[in-house]
Formats: sequence, C-alpha cells, structure tokens
Amino acid sequence: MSQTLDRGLQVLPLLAQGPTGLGEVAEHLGVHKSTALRLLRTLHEHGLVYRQSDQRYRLGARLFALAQEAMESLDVREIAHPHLVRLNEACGHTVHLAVHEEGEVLYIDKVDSRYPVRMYSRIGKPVALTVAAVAKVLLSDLPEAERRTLAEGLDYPLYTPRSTPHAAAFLKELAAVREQGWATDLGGHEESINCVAAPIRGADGRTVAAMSVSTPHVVVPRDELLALLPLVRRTADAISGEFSGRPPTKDTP
Amino acid sequence: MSQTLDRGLQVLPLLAQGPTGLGEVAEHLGVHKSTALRLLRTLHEHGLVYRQSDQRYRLGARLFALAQEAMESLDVREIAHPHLVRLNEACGHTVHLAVHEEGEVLYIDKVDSRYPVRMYSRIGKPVALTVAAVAKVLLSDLPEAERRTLAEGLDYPLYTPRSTPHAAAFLKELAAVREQGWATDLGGHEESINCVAAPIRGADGRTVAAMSVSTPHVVVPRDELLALLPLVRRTADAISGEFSGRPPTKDTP
DNA sequence: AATGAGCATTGCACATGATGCAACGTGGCA
DNA sequence: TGCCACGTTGCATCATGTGCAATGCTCATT
Repeated sequence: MSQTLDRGLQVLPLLAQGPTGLGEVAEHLGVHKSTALRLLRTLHEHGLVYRQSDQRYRLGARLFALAQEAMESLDVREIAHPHLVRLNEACGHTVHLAVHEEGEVLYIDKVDSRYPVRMYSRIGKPVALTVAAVAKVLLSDLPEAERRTLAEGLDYPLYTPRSTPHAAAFLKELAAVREQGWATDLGGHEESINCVAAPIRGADGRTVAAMSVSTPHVVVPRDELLALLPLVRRTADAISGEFSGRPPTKDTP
Repeated sequence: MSQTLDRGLQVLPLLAQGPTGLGEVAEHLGVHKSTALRLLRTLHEHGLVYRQSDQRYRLGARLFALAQEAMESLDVREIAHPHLVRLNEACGHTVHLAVHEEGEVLYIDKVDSRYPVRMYSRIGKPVALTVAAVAKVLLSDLPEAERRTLAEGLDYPLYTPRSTPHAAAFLKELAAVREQGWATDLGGHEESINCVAAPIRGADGRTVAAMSVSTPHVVVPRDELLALLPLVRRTADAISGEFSGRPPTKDTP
C-alpha cells in the first residue's frame, strides 16, 4: 500500500540475517543506492538499525526494547506468569505459554527447569504448527472451515517418525484435542521430548492461549508426564478464571 | 529524512505502550485517519502490527521474531552466555551483560539470581547511564572528548543520595574506572542494590561489552560483593579471550 | 425496532516529498 | 601514486503519499 514504508520495512528482515552494506540493501530492494541510504538513515534515527564500524548495518537496540515492551503489554502473559512459575516449582519441568496470531503460533513466556528465564531463548520464535502440543490446542479452537483450509495449506515435515504426517491426520488429531480439551506431543518434534498442553480460555469460552509442560523422556517416562495432566489443566483453568474475571475491555454475555 | 517511513515507524513505540485505535494513531502522528490507516496496513502486511478483535492495533509477532534473530546475531552474547551461567552457578547472584550503542547502554543478557530476591531489570531496556556499573565501564572506554561531551549532555537524576550528582563527578569516576579496569554501583540506582562490573574487550583492546554481578545489600554486604571482583574480572577476561580468538570477519593487527 | 453517534473505510484530485541520475568525496589496495 | 569501490550530495522530475468528503459499518441509546 505505502511504497516507501514498505521498502523501509523490507530492510529489517534482510538485516536480521546478518550485517549488510548499503549496496546490497539497495540491490535487494531494487532501488537506487541514494534511496536505500535515505531509508536506512530514517531507520537509524529511530534506532531500529545500527551502523557498525565497518559501515555495514545491523538491526539496532530499539528493536529489542520494542519487542520487550510489546511482550509486557500482553495481558494473558502478565496474568499467567505467576501461575507458570508455581507450576514449575511444583513439577520442576519447563513450562511454556503460547498464543496464536495470524497463522503462526509463538511462545510468549517460558519458565525453564534448569536455567532462569532466558528472555529470548525461544520466546518469539514460531512454533512447529503440525506437532507442538500448544499449537494443537490453539488451532483446534478454530472453526471447522478455517481448520481445514489451514491444515491443507501446511507442510508436514517429518521431524521424527512420530511427527504428524499429513493434513488428514492433523485434522483428526485436532478434532480429538478439541473434544478432550488437551493435547500431547509425544516425541513428534524432538525424539526425546514429550509435552502436554491445555487451553486457557477467555470469558466467552474461546481459547486465547495455551500452556504446556515439556519433559525429556529419559527423565520422565510418558505415563508419568501424563500423570501431570490434571495439574496442568488445573493451572490452565486457574489462569482462565483470572483472565476472564477482569475482562480488559468488555464482557460477552 | 523520509517522511512516510518516519511516520510509519513512529507508530511502533506508540503501540508498544498498549493497544491503540486508528483515531489515536492518526492524532498522535498529526495526520489524517486515512493516512494512518494506510501506514497501519503496510505495517500489518509486514507482520509488525496485529489487529486484535476490538479493531485496535498491537505490535505483532514478526517483531518478536526479528528481535530474536537480531539478538542471535550479536556474537558477544552468544559467546558470553555460558560464562554468565557458570558465574551465576558459582556465586548465585544476578548477572548482566550490556553493550553500548549510540548513546545508550542496554542489557542484552541476564541470568537471574537464585535467591528469591530479584532485582528488576529487563533485557532491551536502556540502563541508567550515570549510575549503573556496566554503563561506567562502557563509557569509560570512550575517547576523552566524547566522554566530556556525553557527560555534559546528560541528566543526573538523584535516584538515591549516592547517585552521581553531576558531570564533573561522573567524569572523575569514569577516569578512575578507566584506570582500574572495573566499576561499582554502590546503591546509586536503588538504595539496596550493589553491583560490580568489568569490561569485555575485543582483539584490539576496545571494550565491546560489560558484565556485572548485582546483589541486594541485605543479603551480601559491600565488602563481600567486592570479594567477588576477581571472579567477575576473570570471567570477563575469559569471554574477552574467546571473543577475540575468532574474529567474525577480519583481524585487527 | 429505529435512530444516531462514532468509528473505519474508499475514491479522488492535488502537490508534496520520494526517486534516480550524475557528479563528488573518500578510503583501501596494488 | 593512481585506481577502484563504495558512500554521499544536490537537483529536476513526476510518482506517491496526502487530506478531503462521502460511504459503510457496528454498537449503544431511545
């Protein structure tokens, strides 16, 4: 829609891949160097782009700050966090919180069992849609039609022999998840990792987020992880309750 | 320089503060609503902005992903992290890693204290320049002239009675830090928090980052924190060594 | 139900501001 | 020293972004 802004924004993913010189940027955008220069300067003024000593450009500081602030303004996250910590303390395993946004599922919080929260370790990175337990929970809440369209548009990479192989299997699984109100990933993404996930729902009953507990199966066998399910679901429900308790803007009757 | 891009980018910090409607955005930019709409649409196409159900706009998923990628491309951070973790395991306190970038100092990594008392800081947030130990370390490496200019352009907020009161004191302190190769913040930012920081240097001897250990003085008295100094410096030096060992692109003779 | 207020959205004519060009400056390398 | 590659600047052109006014939409009020 807006050419200048569009071009300017194209620079960001380019720089994300690594430091880039003016010439490369111009070429990538298909514009004259002087144009690229002006765009980069503007990005620079906003702190989104940083010029390192060899005159090449990198993504800049403000970007981190923005992402961080945006993160903190997510209400679910704020409400959920103490619950996640408590769950982590109770069971000792890694706990994730994820949301669905425009065809992507991404982690917005994480409490790790061994190391304290590493802000950017995985948070913000899109999740493998076809196998992750949180993705199954979130996508299973979509209306039938959307689920089908989405499932058919996806790739089904075989991370492991247990990965969901094709759209039909995925849709079947989503239906089951929708029915039972929870999901698992038993070695579908990484051979040795199992997860259980449960939905967090808003006042209107729609799923607004999903949380999961992940364990390496060498430490915790599958049935032992499944024994945690009630605890996970109880935690998710507690968050749901608190979240719908004070709806941010309006009620749904 | 580039008006359209400039306006578009002004939207991001605005949305970072919380969900915002079209009208507000337009007003904030001082442009017509239709203009704001086109900007938001373009931002939306790039995934930087997300439209929530109540039609207000929030920062979007791609921003997290970008920040994530940018973060990973910071070599220092990658190299330093395991050292920070090890230091945290050794002493149990909060460890920070920070860099200097265009007049700002910001945390790029953090390993939380294992004690329940945690200090409030966040990755990506600019640091209080005049008092933080990491800021002193980083700024002390600037050339004399720049240091002076910078120091005189700063505000000197009195967070506590121990905060650096004015430019003269700050410059004096920076000189001392430069000389001794480490810095402290003894209750200058928050009354009850003390820090020690040390520089991480590149192959050419210039400071590329700074790391610090922070402790609440109720848990650790000052002299006990200072006793940690050798360990902190050793860690910083280890990181420096590893960092200069394999320079990413080219050597400096 | 009906009404209206508040908001987002669309099409259009105008001129502002983004663009590419060509000339200039600069630093590194042989 | 001279060359080459790259970043930088000023300027004339017109593509693009802009504000306006009119339309559509959703909700709250009567």
